Amino acid sequence: MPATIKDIAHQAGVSLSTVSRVVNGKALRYRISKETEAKILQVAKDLHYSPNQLARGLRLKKTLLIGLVIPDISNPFFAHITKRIQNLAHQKGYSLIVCDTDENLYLEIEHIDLLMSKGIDGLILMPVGQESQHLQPLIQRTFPLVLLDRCFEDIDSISVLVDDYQGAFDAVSHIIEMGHRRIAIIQGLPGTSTSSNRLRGYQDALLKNNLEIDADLIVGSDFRAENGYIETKILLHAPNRPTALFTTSDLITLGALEAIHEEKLVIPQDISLVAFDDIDFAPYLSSPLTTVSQPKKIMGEIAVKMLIDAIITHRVSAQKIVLKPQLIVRNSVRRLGDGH
Amino acid sequence: MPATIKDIAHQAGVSLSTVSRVVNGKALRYRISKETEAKILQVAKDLHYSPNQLARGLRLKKTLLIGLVIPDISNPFFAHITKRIQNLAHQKGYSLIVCDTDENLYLEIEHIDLLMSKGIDGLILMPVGQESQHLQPLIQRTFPLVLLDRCFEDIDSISVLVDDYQGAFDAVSHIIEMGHRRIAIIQGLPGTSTSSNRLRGYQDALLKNNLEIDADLIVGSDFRAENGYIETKILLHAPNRPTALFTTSDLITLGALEAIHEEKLVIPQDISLVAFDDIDFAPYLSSPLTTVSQPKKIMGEIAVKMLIDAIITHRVSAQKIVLKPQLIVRNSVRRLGDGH
DNA sequence: ATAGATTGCTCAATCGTTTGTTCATATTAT
DNA sequence: ATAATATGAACAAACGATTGAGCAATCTAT
Repeated sequence: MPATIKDIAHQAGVSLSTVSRVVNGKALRYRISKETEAKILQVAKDLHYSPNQLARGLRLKKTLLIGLVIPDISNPFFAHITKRIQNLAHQKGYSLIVCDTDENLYLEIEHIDLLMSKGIDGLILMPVGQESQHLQPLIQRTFPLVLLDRCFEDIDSISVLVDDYQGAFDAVSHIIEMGHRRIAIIQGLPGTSTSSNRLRGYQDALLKNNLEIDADLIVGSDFRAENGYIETKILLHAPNRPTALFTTSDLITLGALEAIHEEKLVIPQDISLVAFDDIDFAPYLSSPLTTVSQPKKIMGEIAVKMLIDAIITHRVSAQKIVLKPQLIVRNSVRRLGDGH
Repeated sequence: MPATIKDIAHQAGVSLSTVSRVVNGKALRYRISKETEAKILQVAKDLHYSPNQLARGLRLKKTLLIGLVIPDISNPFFAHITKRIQNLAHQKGYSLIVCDTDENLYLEIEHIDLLMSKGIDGLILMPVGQESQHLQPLIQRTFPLVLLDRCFEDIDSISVLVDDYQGAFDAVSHIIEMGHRRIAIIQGLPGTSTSSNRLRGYQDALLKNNLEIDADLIVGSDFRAENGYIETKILLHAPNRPTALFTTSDLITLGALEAIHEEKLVIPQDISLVAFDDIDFAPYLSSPLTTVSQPKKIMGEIAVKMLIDAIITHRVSAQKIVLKPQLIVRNSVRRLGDGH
């Protein structure tokens, strides 16, 4: 078992408080003599002393722990964000408790409660997004909270977001410019800010180009690969098959690719595809994917900075920071003749 | 601020100990009357009581926290393992502190120290792998530790591994069967168990087929994408260019793909490729990748189970659990005529 | 020489829980 | 009626660290 401050005090023949002050670098402020300080430091080193963070956290009411609640860490988009967050957090002295909700609201609530009882100093939350009731208590306590990627209308917190509307608008506009008229969108979880903004972007791009919105081409119910697979399967067998697909997450894209592959169709010859979330392998797919790329690292970085600032100042000033996505045109959209 | 046991005691008009016993479900054992119990439970609910885990951990000397130290969480292989680990850990009541070492030994050491001072109950470590000195103290204390994916000769701990030798042997044997003679391997970090076992598998497959080992075809120095890119670039420009590449991690594969793509070469016509770590997108690459697939979920699952068992029994019986990888043949290796 | 300031450190309370021990009161037995 | 037992709950120490207040001993000033 690790050495405690008591062990050091004993061995150095001083009191607990003196040891505490020395190991916390407050020797000067509390007028501890150089000799005593040196001795204590030596003993501490000999005993491999490392402060018990539980005791410290209990006393100081801060743990240098921050919670990260994330819908799916095996999703490369989230994995990259997580990496940057953990990186920067560690640099700033904080450790990360990571919780994966699997896009499940109840798990999200459970995880948040658990994190709070562990005494986290702050929370970065990428919410499932359908419900925000459970966040009210945090907001009221002005607990340091940063919402990332998805936000809520009715929650006044720090939010770091991507302009999903613009991303979708650009993507669909590009598809239209390439001559497509029947464009399907495979949505993620309806009701979440990301989904509804992407849907609005899709719709507005159609309207602006005088194309009508066909409800049959608006499908999808969640962000999982299965959703992408199922909806693509159905779309590809529809009587009036769309010529292009807009998949709104990388997992949906994965499922869509599987379905397209199974149907022995080739991108972009047989079906065009534009995806959201730029995955590392996008350039090397059988047809390099045209995608909307999100600034993952920046998102993580800003989230951590905002959070730690809120923790330190203990002022939470609600604000939405919106980052711009970027359309990366590769080769997954076929150019159709105007007559088509 | 959250309600404490004291608040409940006050409001219910009982002592702290009684509240503690009730909320811990020990009412019966300590003969607390039904009425008192009911009252306390009610007050606890009203106040949204949740035990302070710091205080609890301090007193009980356990935190229900486990550490996960991982080389690169944005690597899909590790991300999938992490997901399974966090999942199962949570099911069993443990939370995960995740630390990313970026394949850096010094960061690894730093993270482990930090985790220990946070009072984690156990540690799952996917080590950088070159050094094991820093683990000796843990082993000596019989601290619950599980080594995952990479192990050490000189460390007697619980290890959950994949038979890297067999995986590499199968992969290279397959390439040879397809008629290739000049096969390059791009290694990860030399000296790590995964790298050296994969290299041995590669060499033995060659030897068994009476092919000589060409030192020029054994390249690579770490698991990053840049390594894959650089080594592939060089190999493709070598005077006697190999006809096939064996990339030993998914990030290396990513880099190799980038280089091949840049050189405007096509897989498998111009160059053949077999990869380690089966990534989700492997089937949808311009040529579906033949890869050695590792049982990621199983690895995570076993690691957690072994760890929690060690934590609970507080017995650490060193053992190596080795899982079988599987060669998945797709279409990234060209069949060469025997004359070639 | 004595009051006052300075130096160098210790005391003791506190953070929120847990748990062995103790102590009234109520119940039963004799 | 009194001793013995059972019942229901409170007391207090402990986990390891932090920190305001306190207290000798030494030094400075008059």
